[in-house]
Amino acid sequence: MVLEDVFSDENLEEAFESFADKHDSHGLDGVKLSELRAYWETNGKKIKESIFNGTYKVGAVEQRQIVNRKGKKRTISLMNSIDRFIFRALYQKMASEWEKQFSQYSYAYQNNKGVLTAVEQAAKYMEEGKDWSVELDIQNFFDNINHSIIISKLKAGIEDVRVLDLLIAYLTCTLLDDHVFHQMEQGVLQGGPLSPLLANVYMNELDHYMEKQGYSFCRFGDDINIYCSTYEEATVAFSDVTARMEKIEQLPLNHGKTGIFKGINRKYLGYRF
DNA sequence: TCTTGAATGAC
RNA sequence: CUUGUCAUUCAAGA
Repeated sequence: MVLEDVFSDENLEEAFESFADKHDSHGLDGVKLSELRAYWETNGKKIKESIFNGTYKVGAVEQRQIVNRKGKKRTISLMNSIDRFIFRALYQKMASEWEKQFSQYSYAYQNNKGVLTAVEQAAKYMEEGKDWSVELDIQNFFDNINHSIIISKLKAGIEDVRVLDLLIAYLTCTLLDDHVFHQMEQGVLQGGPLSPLLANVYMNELDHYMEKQGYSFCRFGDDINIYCSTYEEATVAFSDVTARMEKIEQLPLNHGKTGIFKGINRKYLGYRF
């Protein structure tokens, strides 16, 4: 994939259409999503030029805490509409390229996959008698993604340095935090268009490692379950994967929610077995 | 047989 | 000026 592909007419059209169903909000730049098409017609050429010659600057991002329907606190990121658009376009191209390389046992944030397919696979493992579950929970997954590690993973799969630079601009964008600007040095934006994909890219190596080891696992974002036939087998998988997670991927585990359990009657992704 | 919108669910 | 990627369900319309 090259940068030109991101800005092809077809891909930009797809990006416009993806906003059609969304809440018609103003971005931080004051541009409404419904105005984006017109905005791009007048300013797109210049913006595109600045991206291609490397002078494009991602606008500051404001993070806000919200309470969702169920009363849970969440952080969201508000950005310029034009940046949302650019990174949406980049997401589309990145996704079609990377998803081919993802493990079949990675279920989150991809077309035609989801909670149900993950739970079905988990149920299949259990029916095979693998009813010991190693449950791994990563602490603040998105926030703890290490930039130099993800950049090196991205580098391995991206030939166009201009694309890589755009991704680095996304990762290291400026946050506006209570009237103070500071640069992101760790983690991916909560609620950012590329973040779910980048999270999967980050875990891709570990997925394939687990496949190579012959583990029966399901991963949904930061939620990883490995199903084993015996407790002994589970302890081996547990120490193998936790060590790798913390040392190689530099991801802290939530030890309170991480452990080995008898699979029956456990809840996974909202379903109880 | 196709479309669109709303509500819910996971992370 | 309530974000993101998905999934499911229902309803309505032509």
